[in-house]
Amino acid sequence: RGVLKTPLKQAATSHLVLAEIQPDCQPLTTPPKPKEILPADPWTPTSNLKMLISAASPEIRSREQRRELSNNANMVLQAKHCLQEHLLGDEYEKTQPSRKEKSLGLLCHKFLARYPDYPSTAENNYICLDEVAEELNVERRRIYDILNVLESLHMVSRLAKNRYAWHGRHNLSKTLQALKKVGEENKYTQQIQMIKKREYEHEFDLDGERNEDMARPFGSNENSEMSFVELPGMEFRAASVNSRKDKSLRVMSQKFVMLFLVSTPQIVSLEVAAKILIGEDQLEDLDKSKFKTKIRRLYDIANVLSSLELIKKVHVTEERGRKPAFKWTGPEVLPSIQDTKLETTSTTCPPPISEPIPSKEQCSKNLFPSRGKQNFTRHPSLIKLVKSIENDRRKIQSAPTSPVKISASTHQDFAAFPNEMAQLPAITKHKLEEQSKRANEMKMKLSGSALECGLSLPEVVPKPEPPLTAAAMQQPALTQPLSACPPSHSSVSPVILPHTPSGVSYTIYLHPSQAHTVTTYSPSFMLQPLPGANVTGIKNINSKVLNKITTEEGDNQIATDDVTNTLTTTERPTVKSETASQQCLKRSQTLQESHLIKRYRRDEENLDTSLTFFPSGYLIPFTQCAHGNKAGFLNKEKAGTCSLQHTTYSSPIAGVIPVTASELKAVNIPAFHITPLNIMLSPTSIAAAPVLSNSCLNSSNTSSASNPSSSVLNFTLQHIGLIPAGVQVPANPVLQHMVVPSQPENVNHSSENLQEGKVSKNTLQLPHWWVEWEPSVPKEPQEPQTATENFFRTPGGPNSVSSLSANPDGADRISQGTLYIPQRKLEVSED
DNA sequence: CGTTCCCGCCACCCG
DNA sequence: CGGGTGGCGGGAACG
Repeated sequence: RGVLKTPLKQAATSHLVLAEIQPDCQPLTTPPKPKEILPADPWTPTSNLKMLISAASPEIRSREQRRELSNNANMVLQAKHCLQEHLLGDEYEKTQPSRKEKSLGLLCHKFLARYPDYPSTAENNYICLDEVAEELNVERRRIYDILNVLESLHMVSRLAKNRYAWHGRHNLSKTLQALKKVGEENKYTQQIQMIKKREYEHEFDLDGERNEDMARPFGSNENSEMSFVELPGMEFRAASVNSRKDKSLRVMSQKFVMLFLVSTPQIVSLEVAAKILIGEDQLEDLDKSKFKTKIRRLYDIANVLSSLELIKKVHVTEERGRKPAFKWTGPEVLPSIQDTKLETTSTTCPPPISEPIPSKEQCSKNLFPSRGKQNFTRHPSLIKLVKSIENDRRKIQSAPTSPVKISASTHQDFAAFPNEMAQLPAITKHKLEEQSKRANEMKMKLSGSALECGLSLPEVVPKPEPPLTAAAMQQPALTQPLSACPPSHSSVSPVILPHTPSGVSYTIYLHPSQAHTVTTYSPSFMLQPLPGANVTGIKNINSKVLNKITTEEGDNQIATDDVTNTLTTTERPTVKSETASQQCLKRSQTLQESHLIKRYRRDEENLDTSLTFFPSGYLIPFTQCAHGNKAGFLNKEKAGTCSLQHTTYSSPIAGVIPVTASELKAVNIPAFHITPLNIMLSPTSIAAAPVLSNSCLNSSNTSSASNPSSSVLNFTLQHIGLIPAGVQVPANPVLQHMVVPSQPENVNHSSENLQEGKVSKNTLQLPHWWVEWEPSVPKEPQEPQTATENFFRTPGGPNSVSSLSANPDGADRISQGTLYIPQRKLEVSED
């Protein structure tokens, strides 16, 4: 075995230059690759692999791949075709070892195919590095890459040198929860926001003066550094066997995952991720090469995560072209709840609805019922200490030796797969079955736990104590680092784009989460996602067929409703945790924060931000979606589309206008009728779409559809004086270029609650849900109470939204969505 | 050309 | 000192 390992390769690869010069030596370069040497392998590895991949996750796979896999024969042919694609006749040319066939992702697939997702605990699922490497025909180095990220997810654990234990996805849920938690504690959300914001700012001064906004690189995130997140119960082994466990790839992988779990539309762009991961270690200068390296590493990680089907690649289209990004496609991670029993393999019935555990501390305890040690995270401030300790330990307990010898069994394991190539079909099938089974299982779990999830969610728990709220609102000290927005910025990014030449088209950006990649036909007007706004995973199909998308994603209403109702009944009182986690001294303040407080803090921060940057922006909450809450997450799709964050905004000028982004998606404004104006969804609020909003979208779409949007828009525009009262902007794209007098159809269906306020009734139609809203958070005092504000405060039909009771907290509702005026468009598309 | 990322050198660490 | 790990970045393949 060791034979074909390094020696050959090295010889062949001696010098890169040489290799390049002598293409004919290629075969040697890839030693194990028995091109046509292996008669036993009629099928090209390519075809097999392709099938494997395609079959593995039909629903997730891209169309292209699906296209390819129509049938085996076809596939083979195509594979061949591919091979000979640029056929130049040369025999060496049709060598298969195309680069893609050696990709880490593929390798990972092969690797994963060897082990069951949920191995029976009794089994001896050991992994011998050497054997795997050999069987997969790769250098060990590559296996390390895979193992490292698998280890970061605790899907494997190191036993000894050359030996790992396979755990499969048993720990995945716990791990993800832990990661999410840590991610939250690290304020990744804010950091992301930060980065995006800065990016955004840059676009302003690109032509002109070099603003010294870059002064403070990062919001002095002292809390950056963080090492490997462990799962109690596994840590000891890892500790004793792993010398440098806080090493890049593993940690990086975890952080990367955290970013997904924390950010709302669960999409993370490589760029942002890299920046954050770098920025953390040290307030390093924006080193170019370092950045590059980071990206490279992220690709590696992303590849295996993709193989695990935890993420998938997408593209975030921005003004400056499209950037690579990844979207979370893994299981929705519920906030820390005790869920211990989920571990039992096979089809477990939905977990019993346990009592919600409001206390964060409790959650963590339950989550990791480990021995006292339980340190799944190390606070940055303690890292040094920990490190030194680890060093000692390292010296004391020597490292990776190979003590455990369970050879016999191990061998058997591998014996089962003498030639994985030959077995691929079988493996694939097996995988499929397993997966479908798991899928069902997952669904059950989700739906089952969604309830308890929601119940334990602080956000769901309304009625924040006035004092508490107030207090929470005043925590600038805690947030300043990240939220630090030099006042100077406010002038930099006014709503009215200074640099926008007249005659140029303007763009309205909407939150993709709701708007679903809004794009209009109008070349001049488009509804687009925001800059800071996270993007949703929206297929970038025809930017035309928006409604369709929205509709599609608006399913599952029934289930959602169910949950909602349940929640309504079982609503829990807020409980604030105070207990400090003794371990994190310095961090105590933060940790002690209940989620609730955290929310508010964040809200405040966000509010601050948006106010700072978009002073005159209109903030439009999705009141109608008030009933939305996390419990609504019943499936991944939704998760990806909806946000968890609840933020509160108040517009300094006009207060808050509830609106559904989806409804705005089609709004078009004739260029000649508006002055430079943007309506944007605040980056944060954008991320604040409640899960249940889908149902809202659904209903709104089905019935009067996008009418409200036009109403809102009209109102907004009129209020700002951009269009004369009495004039309405059609929501219909087709009419985009015309200004039409108020359309009767635009009258909201729920007009009973309509408030006419100061605006002409012709132009302003208030959806019933507008009325309900009542800010629970003090509005920006600076702005005198305007008619508009009063208007919005108007008490209205309370029962308009049935599920309102589920989330009585006004603040939450406000946060649902916000409108603001941006200047950049984002859009996600699948690869 | 930009993106993706494979390859393998070589620094560590440990026995 | 030899062997396992795995950081790291050149530069090739891909699109």
